[in-house]
Amino acid sequence: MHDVVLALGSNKGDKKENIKRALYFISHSGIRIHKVSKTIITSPWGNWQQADFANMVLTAKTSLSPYELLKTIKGIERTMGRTEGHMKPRIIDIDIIFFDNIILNTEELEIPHPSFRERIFVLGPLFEIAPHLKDPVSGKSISQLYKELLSMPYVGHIETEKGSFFVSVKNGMVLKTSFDYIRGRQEYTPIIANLLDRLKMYFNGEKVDFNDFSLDFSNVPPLYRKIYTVLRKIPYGTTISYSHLAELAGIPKGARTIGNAMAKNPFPILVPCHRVIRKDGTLGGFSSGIERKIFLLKLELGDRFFDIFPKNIH
DNA sequence: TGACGCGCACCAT
DNA sequence: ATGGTGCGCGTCA
Repeated sequence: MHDVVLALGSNKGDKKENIKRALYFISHSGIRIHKVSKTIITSPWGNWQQADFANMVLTAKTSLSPYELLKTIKGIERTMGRTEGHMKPRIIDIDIIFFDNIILNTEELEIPHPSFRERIFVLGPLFEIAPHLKDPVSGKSISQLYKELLSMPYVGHIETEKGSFFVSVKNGMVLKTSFDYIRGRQEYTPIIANLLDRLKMYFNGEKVDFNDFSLDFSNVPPLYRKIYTVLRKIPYGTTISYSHLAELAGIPKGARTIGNAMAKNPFPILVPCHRVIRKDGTLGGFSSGIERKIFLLKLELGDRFFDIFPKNIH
């Protein structure tokens, strides 16, 4: 017999009833449920513009193999009327969190579940029923992971034409934005939701200003802080050269310093380093990829892009 | 201290 | 119009 942990979620119809029905199906599929957590209500993550979720976690024993177990729970999802579609409202969602102590990393199945450490709606209920259980990957106990998660910044993301865009927020301040994955507590606070809403509008080509968000500069050197603050005042749809920005920031010959500061910008988009271009009418660099700088400038400038960068064929 | 970098001006072709 | 060469400026190791 194998010890397994499953996580259940529902955000469509009678959510708590859906979970009860799923428990019924699970317990009649060769899975012996051991402990069940309370069912909690959480805000959705992944797509913030949908209904709250009911979530719960259970421990169980089964003689099924990992793949048989996967097939079984996907069968239950289908039986209960779940339709395909990532990040869409769902009647029921069942995930395998643990399967004994095995570590599995295939296209089809990842065990332990790859992001359970960042999800309060898994760790919270799991902490309730199995705080001493150990994560075979990190070697840490659930209670330790849970405690760590509570002190992590909140994170969220949107999908854009140029890949996912991630944000993290702590103490009401934006800590970081990035085109690269940011680890953190996957929950939508009002600030995260507001920020993602605005980013979505921005990437749709709307003229959006982000200056009402406060940024956490505590890990930023003082001069860079000043540079970023000045740069934030450069409005949507305009550009500025590295040297001109240097002047505005009080370092008349510090164009290259500006380049360094841009390369390390912890807040792409919100601190609009994509608006900073070379004096000779070329683009300059962009740490997350020059295609993205081109994309953002075209988004903001429209046809004027080709006046400013006549040499660029893109 | 010294190397480094999302630039710039100035001079060469 | 391109292509090299110092220069200058803050960071970080």
